[in-house]
Amino acid sequence: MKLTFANDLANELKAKYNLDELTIAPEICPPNFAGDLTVNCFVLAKQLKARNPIAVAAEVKQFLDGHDDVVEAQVAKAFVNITLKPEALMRDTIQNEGQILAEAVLPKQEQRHILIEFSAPNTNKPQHLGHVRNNTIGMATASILESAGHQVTRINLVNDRGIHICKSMIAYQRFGNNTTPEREGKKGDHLVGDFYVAYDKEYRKQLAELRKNNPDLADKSDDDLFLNTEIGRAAQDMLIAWENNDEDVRELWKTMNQWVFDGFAETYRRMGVTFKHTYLESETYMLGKDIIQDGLERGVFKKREDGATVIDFEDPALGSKVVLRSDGTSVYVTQDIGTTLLKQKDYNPDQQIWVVGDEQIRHFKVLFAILKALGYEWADNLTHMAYGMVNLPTGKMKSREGTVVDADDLIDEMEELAKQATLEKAGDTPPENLDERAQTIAMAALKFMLLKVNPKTTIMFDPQASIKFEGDTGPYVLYAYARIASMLRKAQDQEDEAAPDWSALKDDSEKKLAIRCALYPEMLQKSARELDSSTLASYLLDLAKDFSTFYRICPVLNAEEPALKAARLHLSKCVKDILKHGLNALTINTLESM
RNA sequence: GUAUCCGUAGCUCAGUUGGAUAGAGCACCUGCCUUCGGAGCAGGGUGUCGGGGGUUCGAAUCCCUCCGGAUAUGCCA
Repeated sequence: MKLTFANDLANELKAKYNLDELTIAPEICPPNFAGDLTVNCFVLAKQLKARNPIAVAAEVKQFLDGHDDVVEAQVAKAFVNITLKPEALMRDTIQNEGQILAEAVLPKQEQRHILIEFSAPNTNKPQHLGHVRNNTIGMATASILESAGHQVTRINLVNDRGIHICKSMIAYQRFGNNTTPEREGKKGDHLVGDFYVAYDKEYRKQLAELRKNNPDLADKSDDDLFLNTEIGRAAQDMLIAWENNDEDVRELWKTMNQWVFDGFAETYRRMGVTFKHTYLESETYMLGKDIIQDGLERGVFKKREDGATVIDFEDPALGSKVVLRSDGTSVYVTQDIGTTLLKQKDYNPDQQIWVVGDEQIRHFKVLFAILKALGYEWADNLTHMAYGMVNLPTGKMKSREGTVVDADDLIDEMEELAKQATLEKAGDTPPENLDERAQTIAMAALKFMLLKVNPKTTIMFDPQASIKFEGDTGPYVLYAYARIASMLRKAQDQEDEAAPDWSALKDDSEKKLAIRCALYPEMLQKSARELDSSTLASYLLDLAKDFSTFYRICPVLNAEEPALKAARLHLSKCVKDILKHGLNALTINTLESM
């Protein structure tokens, strides 16, 4: 917010206290105090290295009392509450059309190229609510960064190989009767997921039998006994056959993976998820080994007595990490070293971001530390955006146990609810494009629910409570937008043009709304800087609420004077533009009417 | 065991580089559709900010400690 009085005050104090730098960032005045804006002199006194904040407040008041823009400056403790002339407040906030959105973009020299990787699904099962959170956060973060002025490259890395895929394949061979998604009338990812569950069921059965026949194995974990079961060995054998390019195995793998990819494409389409490029793990999993070899020669890694290649960190918190098994094969982190280098080579970004669950915090610390030890100067610009899990009232989601909220089902359900709600509100005449509207509203509700919470927070999703269209929701913000759109449409038909009278916007609700609008650039920037969509989402809710309050108190189309009407229309238009910009930054589409 | 994160209203969550009387939404209650869209607005009650100690003019926020929870601590991914 560029407020003239704050700038003048800063210059005055800089001269008086002989300072080069001084930032005065007035806040919205709390409701219980009279004023538009507040200067906090506790904070100011620290910058001035002044002992007494109360005395600074008196100084501030004295200066502001003589300022042209100020109607009144009241001191309360070390706070100075300021009432501005409406015309001054509007001049500094909303008067210049387009200025706020222009200021939301970072200056050129601070713009960077950021590569963001997210989604990263496995191809053995359909996506669930956890993936929905990942996809939503990934897309929104990318979009927020772009809206703030950065160049962003969206990347997916699909785990299309490995033991889990073999499990689905084994189950398909045994129980599938050569069926297909077409024959079952089912999305391919769901069909493959069914076989993953079928595999687990058979595995449990064999485990139980094994334990019954061998009481001495009782203290072994399920994982320990994997290769002791027939079906476990079968999956393992299939993985080896896959690695040896066995023709039949590869053929089945291709077929089933394609089913899953087709299913994912549909889910992504509905969510509006897109990528510049999708890496396939089957094509990258062998990367990284040569770098380990190179690092071994340079002494970054060493051979341990047991034959494993390891890195010993100086930081005891990181300890020691195996990077190649004693048989010379790669581990997870080795592949990630390879793909990180690949992405760096392919796109040469200033920063790489991974949207990956917080359970992998340590993994990424180790990965980044290894890359740093290898001497890559860009290793300092790698960010693990760790987001929290989604839990259900019944506990954690587990695909194998079928205790998941399926992504497609959830979206279906949301759209149905949105449709019902739309019909209910519409009254006698059902709106055109009902399905399209319902889709937009449904996705707004779903995405906003996920984005208004700080990504780091572990969240609880209650399917019974489902998703609301009232209160602090996406549809609430959409509704405020649609009301403004409706109002502006009507205004176009009325031809009583007048120059806006800014001095007439005297009501607290008008001033507060204008200030809120002017806060947008810093809110968007904060959201981008902190990789936190909730900052922006909360702001948009506040803006929509402030508009609703203003809308009740201040007639716009029916304003007493044409000049007042013009000013209020301008203010409303400003709110509309910001809502659209902000919602789009959250990857939420707007509706001109709903 | 150790490390990291978390514990705020009945519920879901904001607020945490220390600042005014700790905020929203849901739920519950009361009003408001013959004036711009009631998916809305206005009002009502709710708190040992997990407990205890410390630093400070000032602590939900920083430090210590205890309690409770999650995650990690693989030659799994």
